[in-house]
Amino acid sequence: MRVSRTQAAENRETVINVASRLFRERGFDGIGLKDLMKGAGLTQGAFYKQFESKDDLAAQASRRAMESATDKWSAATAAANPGKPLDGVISFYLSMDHRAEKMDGCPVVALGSDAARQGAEVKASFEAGIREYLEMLGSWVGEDDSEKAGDKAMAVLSTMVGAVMLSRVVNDPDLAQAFLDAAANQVRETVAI
Amino acid sequence: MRVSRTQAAENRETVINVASRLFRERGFDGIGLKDLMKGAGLTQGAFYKQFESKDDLAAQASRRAMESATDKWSAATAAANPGKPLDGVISFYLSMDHRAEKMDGCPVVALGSDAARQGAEVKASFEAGIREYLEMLGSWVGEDDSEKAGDKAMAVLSTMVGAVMLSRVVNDPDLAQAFLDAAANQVRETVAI
DNA sequence: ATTATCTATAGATCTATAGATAATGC
DNA sequence: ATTATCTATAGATCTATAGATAATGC
Repeated sequence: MRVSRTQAAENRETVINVASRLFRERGFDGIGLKDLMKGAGLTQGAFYKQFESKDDLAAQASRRAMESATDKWSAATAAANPGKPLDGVISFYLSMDHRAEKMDGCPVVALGSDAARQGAEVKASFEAGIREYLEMLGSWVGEDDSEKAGDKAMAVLSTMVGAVMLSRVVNDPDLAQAFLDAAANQVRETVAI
Repeated sequence: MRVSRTQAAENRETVINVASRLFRERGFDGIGLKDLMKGAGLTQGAFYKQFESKDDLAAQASRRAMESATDKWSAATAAANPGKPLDGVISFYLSMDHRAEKMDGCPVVALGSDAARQGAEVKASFEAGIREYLEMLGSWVGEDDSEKAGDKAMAVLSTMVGAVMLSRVVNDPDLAQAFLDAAANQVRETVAI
């Protein structure tokens, strides 16, 4: 029954990865430890040798989810039209695909309301990821003054997060699309100014 | 034990009002029917004569919460500097007080991530409230072209929702304040253009 | 006679722990 | 000898239902 240390470490990583996806899909309270561990091919009993508590896993999974999100931004930028790094991000972030894909999408949108009710560890995970977002955006907004760049980055991130959130809580797909389009235009204008 | 029809109707309203606040504070999954009914001075057993299911209450409470939010916007506008109706809304919506007051704050921020996982009835409640927000914003953004006004309204609402959401998921109060300030400036610029 | 609310409970599920097991690591 | 994982379970809580009660409404 016992596995090697490296296998145990791999198992831990798998649990965190699975949780980072399932929490985004169902919320921290929407999935139990039994199903989370099952998703990693283990049983519930193995959980507490790996994590202190469900809250502990929530913090680890939130960090992992944010890392995965910022990695996606980096990749999208690298693949985008050179000189227009933000366009690559806009085209997937403000899309109907992103609206539909909670599990692989931005954790701030998928879990933001839940995270606001969690403890400082979960919020620290989100804060670290958000600072990553801001750093990237700040370098793309085309401002010499770094304070102004930071302000623009925060405004742009707010607009993007809010638009996807709003697109998800309405039934009407046309309204959802309109939020995403309006946000994309707003963001492009802000960066261009 | 039995009460009059009018009393029963009042009880139902009380349950919806209590739920609209407690759901915002703890999430749909974060509070049980027992505590919800207790908040209205009743016991759990009385619940199912008033509502079909917890999901049913979630839809009713979401609608009530959105109505209360749009009422607040109307009141803030009426009290604001004439000619600058949006300023009244900005000053309370994009504030640290709003960040701290989940129970009485905007339902989209407090429950948006949760609502995205709910059924069509809950989303319909949110959609109705969001259309109210948009109608007000559309009349304030100072655009002759009504399509452009609608786009601006959606961008402004996205920015406001996103900023409060982001301010709540970070621990650092300075960063939270910066999100709110950056959003306020962005919104004022968008309206002025 | 009807019914809004109460107490009580069924049945499921949740987090966390206990003890057994079998393979690792020394 | 240690320990990662397993099965089993404690104890709490959750939604929903059943049956009793007492006041309303006809």
